[in-house]
Amino acid sequence: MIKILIVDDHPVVAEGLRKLIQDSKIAEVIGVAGSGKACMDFLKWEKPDIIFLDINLPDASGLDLCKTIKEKNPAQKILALTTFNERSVVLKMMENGADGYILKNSESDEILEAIKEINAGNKFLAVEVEAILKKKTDGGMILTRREKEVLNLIADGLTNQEIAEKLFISPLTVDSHRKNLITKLSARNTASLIKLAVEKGLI
Amino acid sequence: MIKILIVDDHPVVAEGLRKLIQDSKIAEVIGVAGSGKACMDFLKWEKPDIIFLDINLPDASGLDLCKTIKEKNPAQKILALTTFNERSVVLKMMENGADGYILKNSESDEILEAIKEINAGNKFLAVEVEAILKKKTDGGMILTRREKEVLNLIADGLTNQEIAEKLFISPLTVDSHRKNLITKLSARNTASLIKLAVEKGLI
DNA sequence: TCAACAATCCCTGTTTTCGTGGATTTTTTT
DNA sequence: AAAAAAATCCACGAAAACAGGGATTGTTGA
Repeated sequence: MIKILIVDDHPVVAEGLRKLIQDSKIAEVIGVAGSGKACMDFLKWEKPDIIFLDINLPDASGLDLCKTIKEKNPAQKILALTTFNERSVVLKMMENGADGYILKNSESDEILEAIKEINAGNKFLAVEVEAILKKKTDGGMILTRREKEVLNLIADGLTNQEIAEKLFISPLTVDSHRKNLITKLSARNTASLIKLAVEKGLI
Repeated sequence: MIKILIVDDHPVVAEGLRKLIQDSKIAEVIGVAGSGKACMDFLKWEKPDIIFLDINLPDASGLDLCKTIKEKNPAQKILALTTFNERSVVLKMMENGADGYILKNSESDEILEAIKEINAGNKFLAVEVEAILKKKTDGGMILTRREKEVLNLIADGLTNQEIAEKLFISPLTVDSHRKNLITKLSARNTASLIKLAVEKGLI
């Protein structure tokens, strides 16, 4: 029997997972933790084969938790399970050593398959997640590192001058970035730039 | 027995809910729909007492779905169940006629209590949701009709001049409204005004 | 290696917004 | 009917953003 620890602060989700796993007969749930701390406490005494890890936890980011766990015990298998399928999040999670990534709207079969694959030492990505990773577009909008930085400062109400001081660059450069942002998002001016950026989840 | 329909595209969540409800003995799940369409189809033939409605559905927004269902049958009880606890979303959901709003990280007890209350004809809000609603009502930062109008046009990238033409008023008046908006929302300038407005659900 | 891109900086002039003051007339609310 | 709030309008100067160019470094990917 594959031993599983569920780390999720949503009782409903945890319960659903437990039932799904229990019914499958291929694995058993040996514990449920509702926070990062509870998870770490649990790991002091028990050794699950696979950890189902949610990314949105009340006290810690699943991203960091994953890294921490893997540093202490690189052999520990971790399966990320979230509602988000944003490219950046998935990438970071895999960078931090996760063995698999599935979504909460994955079918039961897919979740069970993930358990088997990961237990066998393989990596597993939900089909949807793979699709997201393949298309580079990142939601259609590709802003550079600097542009995102400037965009957020603009949204906070800083002027070109203030942003320049903060980033140790010329106000003229900041202005260039602003213009490029407006062009890239097809905005009419800064006001609509911010609205569009929020709509596209860039802020 | 209270008859319940679950509308959620996450099999895990739906399964968890079903188990929770089934175990409680106070209600029974008579169906699960994974999309807005499936939900509407189901309602043609069956009549649940309460609908558990997720907001993020693959084919439709739970917000719109809620409105549609209520229009066809105002007596239908609807309980919104999501991960989001953003003020604007909650408000809009309640405006659209939802009878309750709970979060996926609500405890089992709270969910069962919601079922009982709603079945008795009352409204029910999860404690967390109530807290969110109360916190931001205090500001008294209610915008006037005209201010909202101007705010939206600013967000669309129109200048004072353009807005003035559209509303048949003087650009100076528009400017006054803009200044008042900036003051009311404690923004530093138009850019941050838009960000704050979106955050507070005013746009 | 070499083209594409990112990041940087600059110019000139125009338009728009911001700050700080007002004031008057309609609507609502009490 | 009186008080409060909303909507309208204005002036003036300073600050900031916008438009539409151009140019130079690095970095990076095919």
